[in-house]
Amino acid sequence: MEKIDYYYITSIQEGLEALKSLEASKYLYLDTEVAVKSLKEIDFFSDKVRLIQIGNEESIFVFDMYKIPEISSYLKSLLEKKGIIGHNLKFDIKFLKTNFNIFPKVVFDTMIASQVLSEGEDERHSLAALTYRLTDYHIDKSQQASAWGMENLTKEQLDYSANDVKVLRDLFSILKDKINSIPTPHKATGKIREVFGIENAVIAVEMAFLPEVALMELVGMPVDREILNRRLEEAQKEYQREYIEFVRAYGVDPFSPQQITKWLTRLGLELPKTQKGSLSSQDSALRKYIHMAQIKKLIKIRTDKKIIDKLKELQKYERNGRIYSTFKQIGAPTGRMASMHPNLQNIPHELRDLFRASKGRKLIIADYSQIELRIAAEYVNDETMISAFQEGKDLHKFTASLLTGKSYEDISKEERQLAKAINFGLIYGISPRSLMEYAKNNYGIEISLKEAQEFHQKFFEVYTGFKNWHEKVKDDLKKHHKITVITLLGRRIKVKRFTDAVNYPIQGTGSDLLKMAVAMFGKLKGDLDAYVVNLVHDEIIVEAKEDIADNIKNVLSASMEKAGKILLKKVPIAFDIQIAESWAEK
DNA sequence: TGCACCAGCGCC
DNA sequence: AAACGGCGCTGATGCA
Repeated sequence: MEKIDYYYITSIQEGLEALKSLEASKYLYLDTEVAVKSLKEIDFFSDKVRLIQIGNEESIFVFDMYKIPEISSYLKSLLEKKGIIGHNLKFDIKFLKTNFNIFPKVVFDTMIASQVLSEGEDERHSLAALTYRLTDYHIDKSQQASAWGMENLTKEQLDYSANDVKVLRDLFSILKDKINSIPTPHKATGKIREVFGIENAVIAVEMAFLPEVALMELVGMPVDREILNRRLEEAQKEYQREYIEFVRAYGVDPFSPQQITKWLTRLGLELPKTQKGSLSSQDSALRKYIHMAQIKKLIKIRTDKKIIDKLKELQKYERNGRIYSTFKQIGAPTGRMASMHPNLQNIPHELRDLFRASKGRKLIIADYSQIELRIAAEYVNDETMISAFQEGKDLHKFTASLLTGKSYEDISKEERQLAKAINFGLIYGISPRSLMEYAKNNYGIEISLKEAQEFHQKFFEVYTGFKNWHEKVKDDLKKHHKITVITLLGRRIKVKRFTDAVNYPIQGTGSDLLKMAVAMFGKLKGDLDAYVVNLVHDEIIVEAKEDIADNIKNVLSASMEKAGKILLKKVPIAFDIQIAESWAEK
């Protein structure tokens, strides 16, 4: 490890002097060390922050919060008014908030920056990996899991803690140069640009969004524990009956792929090859045979098991009527988030009534409607589709009328359903054969391969913007092994496959939009008693004190509208929003 | 027994 | 030639 100078601060006197010398800096480098009780399960509410390391370009100070806890109120005013640079700041922010009620909002996170810069490629973004990749030296993480709770820390521990801050200087400078050399359709505005000199809008949005994620994780999603427990008990009773009956009746385990495959063959059913990524999974293939009693039972038993698994998962993480999930801010190459421990982004609809606002509060539930179609229309600049949206048409009915030649008013329910499958499928490069399967399995519409081919052809005749786009992408991929696609905000993603090339920029723009809306909401609402409690790709759930629910609804609407107007210039955005007691009321 | 992999399925 | 994509959780399966 490189030799490094720093000041270990153990008295208030020293602390105040240190703070004075940091006062002139626009931004500060920060890291914390926490005395965790269990390495496996870090507890943001009860684990204690031992050290807070703060530096600027000249100095690094290591504050020992066990020895001088009173310094925290001075740190608060400093850290909340400066820009804060760190690595994986969600972690530090959560601990600063729970331990000292310190909540920095103007941040630059080197991990998030690195993730954005990697453009969807699978790379490591730990502080060690990043330092290794971008600078001349290595850092030693051997002290990371050392005993940060002991009375006197070792020199190795203090050196280590200071060094983690020191490397941030180089990382920030290198990352910033890389970021500012990227061409971008949108320029950053606001604090992130002012304080850190960041010009890229994607980075600025991610950084503005980060504290909102930290806060969301700390607040947790409200759940009714009594109903949760009761529902699990009931579901288990019924499931056990079903399971025993199924095995007795058919002599196979409904969860053994091998046994079920044999069983289906005995029943004389056609089933697709179970290769990974093949066109139809067993599930969608099975739905074809839903009319058969045995298949109905198989599907029911699998669905019920799913519900039980989810209830158990929720029960495991419930604490005092709230569920504390962990979100990966950039969970997918498209920029979408991911949620885990538990996953709050795949809660079955039939369990959403478990999530209820706590006493004296309301949920405000909002989701963008048909957002990917709207984004796609704007993205490929398809005049026909854009006009339809501008005229407020139901796009599925509109497509149906274009494909069938019937008038818009005369479109039947079934025709609309088919058009819905076509709209979703064809935009993203589905083949006629898959379209046929897709329509049958997901929308219950039977069409022949020939019909599917005709719809496919007609679709691209009508929506020429999409035709041109697909051709351009195919062409680019013929010339290059790998191409970079760019979302409307300017997020760049490397892709090799055609389907990815047409999917990612649309899904990615959707994630840009949601993150921007949430960041704006956080800023607009100020100190009001309302908090985002869950985010599901195009949906925002806020919990607010009852008496301000109406106001919060307006603030959220304004944020979603504003974000939409920035990204979509031609296509109007639309969203549903309402005040509710439970998540089921949507 | 533990691990890696995948199938299956919930959500968008 | 054919292809919609993304995520996480559980449990079967196969191997060491």
